Amino acid sequence: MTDTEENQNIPSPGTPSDVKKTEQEIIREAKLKSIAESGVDIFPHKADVTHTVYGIVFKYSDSLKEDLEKKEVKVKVAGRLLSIRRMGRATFFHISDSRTKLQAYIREDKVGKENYELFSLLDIGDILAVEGVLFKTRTEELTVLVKSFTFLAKCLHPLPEKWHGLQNVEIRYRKRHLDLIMNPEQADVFRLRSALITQIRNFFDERDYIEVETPMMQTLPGGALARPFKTFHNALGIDLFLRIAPELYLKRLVVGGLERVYEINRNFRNEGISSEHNPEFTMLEFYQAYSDYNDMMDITEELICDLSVKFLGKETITYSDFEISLKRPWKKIKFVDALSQYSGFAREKFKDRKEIIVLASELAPDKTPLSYGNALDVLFDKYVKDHLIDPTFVTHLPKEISPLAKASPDNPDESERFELVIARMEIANAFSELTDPVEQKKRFEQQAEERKKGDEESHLIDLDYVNALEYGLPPTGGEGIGIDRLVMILANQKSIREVILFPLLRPKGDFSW
RNA sequence: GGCCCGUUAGCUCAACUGGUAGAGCAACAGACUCUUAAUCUGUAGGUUGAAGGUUCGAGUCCUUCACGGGUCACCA
Repeated sequence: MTDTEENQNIPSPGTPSDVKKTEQEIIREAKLKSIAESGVDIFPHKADVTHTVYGIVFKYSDSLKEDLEKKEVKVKVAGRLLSIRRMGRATFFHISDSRTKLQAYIREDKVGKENYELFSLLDIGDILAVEGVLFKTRTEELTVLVKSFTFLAKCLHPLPEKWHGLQNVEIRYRKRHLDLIMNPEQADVFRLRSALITQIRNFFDERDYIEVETPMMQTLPGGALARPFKTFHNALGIDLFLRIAPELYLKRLVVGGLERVYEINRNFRNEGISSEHNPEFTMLEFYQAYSDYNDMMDITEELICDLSVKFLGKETITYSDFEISLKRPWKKIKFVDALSQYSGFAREKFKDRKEIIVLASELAPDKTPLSYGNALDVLFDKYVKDHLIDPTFVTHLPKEISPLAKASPDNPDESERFELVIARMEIANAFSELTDPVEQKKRFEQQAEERKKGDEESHLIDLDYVNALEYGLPPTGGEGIGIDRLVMILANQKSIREVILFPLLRPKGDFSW
């Protein structure tokens, strides 16, 4: 593909001016023009504020009315105008920082007729700074008595209605800025997400891990069983793949002597979109030399309990209709035992490869031909997953679907691997890393066989990785935790789109919605 | 991708078995100096997601399409 061809593929977006303006939008533009004509800079370069809205409310909302009057607290604070109550020559309004709102009171006799008229050109949604002193109204609401105000930005579109706000989920995702303006509780979800990620970094930093960044664009997508996105590098003339996992690079680092590494970054998988899946999602992966999958279970319990206690203040969380206890130790159950327990079939049945494949093929006819490992996976999802609400480590997954994990010493068909399930969702996946290069090569070759049979998600043979293993990977425990899903659990959000700021949606051709 | 549901004013929602598309908020004009879903009076605002079809007549019924939600399948 040439450079020109590549560029032709870039869609040209429409421009806002292509869209017919509504009456309200025309009126707002006219008001902005009037403001400009009165000599006000309509795109000022900065606002010297002394406080944030949140800061004022946090510090002064408990102050006594009399104390505030005595102290004469002067503030200059900026925010978005979210409600106005005009009463002739005086007006009450609230400004907001998407977290907190603060009332202000402007009177013609305090700011002068000219300024009061200028204020009347402001609409709900505009951004301004107010300067004045704090007081409390008759109803004890903390309020800024405005001495002067500064216009900072015009909102050229009407905001959604004040009682119900913005409900339309499609617009909420497509115009996240509007969602954040209108729904402070949604903004809180993203604040929590940020705080959780910061604490995760602290957690690993305290344990002598170092944070690293490995390639997002890989020549050979590996480290997971999934379909990749493909792209092209012009200068090198090669295909590149957006990574489906950082795993193989992180283990190369452990070979190199970085004994404890973690990475928090995006993975990309070219698969379905659902309330639990976004094509790009954030993954925490960490590797600890001289450890195994049992150590990973300990760390996982510790990490998630730490987050829950620090940010929710408890070890019991509410998710959807469930009360979920995070009290340690968490449940552990072997994959085959779980299958047997919830399906009612005897354990022995799951060793019969042919029968299992037939059974799973009936349940998932689209997927056939199934391998034995994939068939077990199908049965697990069918019979077991819906029962796992409290945190459960499902251990000893079939070796066949675990090409990067050590085999279990007491059963060569099983691996030293676990998946953590909470509220029916797979949250984490970990194993004792396979360190034997000869065995690893063999596993890759088996995966290649699966691929020949039509399993597009099989692992590709990565000889460069095998070569790295040949330099010696110490015994290592490794784990991936889906950050988006963890945030869903801790923030009690039912869709992954509620915890990803800009989830992928099919583009719409115009702005008129 | 399959199935089910949704799309009506800027927003949130109505409109019975097909019969003149409505309300609240927002907007506009006016009154109002402690309001907070401010209040009071008045005004304007619509190609009912798109295109076809059935019908004397379609927001409503049928077909196709677009976008979204739920669910199943794949996946973390």
